[in-house]
Amino acid sequence: MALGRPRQFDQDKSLNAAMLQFWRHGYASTSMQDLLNCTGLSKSSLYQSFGNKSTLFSSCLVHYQDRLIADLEQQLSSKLSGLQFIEDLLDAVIAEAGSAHRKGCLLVNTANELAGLDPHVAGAVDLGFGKIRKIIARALNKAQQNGEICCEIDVDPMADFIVSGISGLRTMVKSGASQDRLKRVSAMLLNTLK
Amino acid sequence: MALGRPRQFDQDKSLNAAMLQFWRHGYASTSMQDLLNCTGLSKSSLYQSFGNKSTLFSSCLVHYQDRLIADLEQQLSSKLSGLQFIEDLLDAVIAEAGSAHRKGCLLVNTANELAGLDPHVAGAVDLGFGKIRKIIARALNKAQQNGEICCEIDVDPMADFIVSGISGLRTMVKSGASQDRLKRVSAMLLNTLK
DNA sequence: CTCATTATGAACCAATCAGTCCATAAATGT
DNA sequence: ACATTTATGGACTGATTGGTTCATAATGAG
Repeated sequence: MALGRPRQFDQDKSLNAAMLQFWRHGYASTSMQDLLNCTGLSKSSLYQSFGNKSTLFSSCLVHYQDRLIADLEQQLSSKLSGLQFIEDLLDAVIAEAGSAHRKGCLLVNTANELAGLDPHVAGAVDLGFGKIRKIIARALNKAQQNGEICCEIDVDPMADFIVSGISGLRTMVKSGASQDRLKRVSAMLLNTLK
Repeated sequence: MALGRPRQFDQDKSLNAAMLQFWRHGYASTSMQDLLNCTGLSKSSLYQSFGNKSTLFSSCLVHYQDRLIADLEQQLSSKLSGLQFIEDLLDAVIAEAGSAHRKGCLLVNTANELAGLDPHVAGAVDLGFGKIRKIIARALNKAQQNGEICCEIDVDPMADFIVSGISGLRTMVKSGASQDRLKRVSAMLLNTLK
């Protein structure tokens, strides 16, 4: 097989670059020209490989999810403490505060920008959130087994609560909240686990 | 004074219409044409009365805040129970789930779409959130005086926590979460007040 | 070598973008 | 009635929008 001239660019790198652009600027305010610039591709190569703007965006969203989930799973399995995993998650969100370009989380950004209007996007976002919830539920289970958190907590609803809490923290970060305020809220979030 | 031809449209109604448009579709994906259509104004009238797109958006953001704050203050003062005020707040967020066009909250939307990139917008959003926090703090105080919630709660951080929690709920709503899940998260949020 | 297939770049498209300008209409204070 | 001031609609701008088309280049299979 493998007929014809082979692709002269790294498809994965291009997807990464496009993802980063959408991540920073959102869907509506990144133009195709922006995507051409950041990927370095020519117009026809981009359209041929990734389809139109909205198709490319969907691919980026999936790509983002896959990377994120893989990273979270690796982190969770590398840590003995389920509670520590969650604490680190919150700390990572807070660490972004103060930086000039706070890009946040592509899933949260997309939920707020597009999911209210486009059911297809809403579905993709909800799928991603669902996977994250599952991982957090696993972390909560681990924490319960270790006796790090209250054993009476209902894990699945609590995972939902944590994801929602992180989303809230993220919009605080975007609006420029100080690290002190973020830490206080984060601590209160963790306190519900005791 | 009052020279020249008087304005032939209700400036407040136009601002309201523009605000609604930004509220529904965000900043980047509403065009000047959209704003002309929804206000019914001519181009020159719109530019003369409200300046350019970003100026108009800022005005809409302030207008939104003013309306929201006024409404919240009226609600708070009309209710005997501070806890009930907060419960109603959460219920109102949940009530939007399931509707086709979930426009959410303009402040939360703007925080996520623009505040990470534009410091001026971030400031305006943070100002709005600050006012909301103050009102919620007042509600918490009232609830403490009534013995409705734990008297040992530190009010200001808790107000921050509630606002953050509402933002989290809002992105859940946008991503299409079911009312059941939302109610569970809301209940857990309220449970931190006990 | 040749043919089939794919990648690529450049030209091109109509539509829309935000924004300006100006001639005209309308109202008020004098 | 008149002059001044403002409101308004429409024409117009150059730039950018997302997207297509096509001729050409490059490659692997036979």
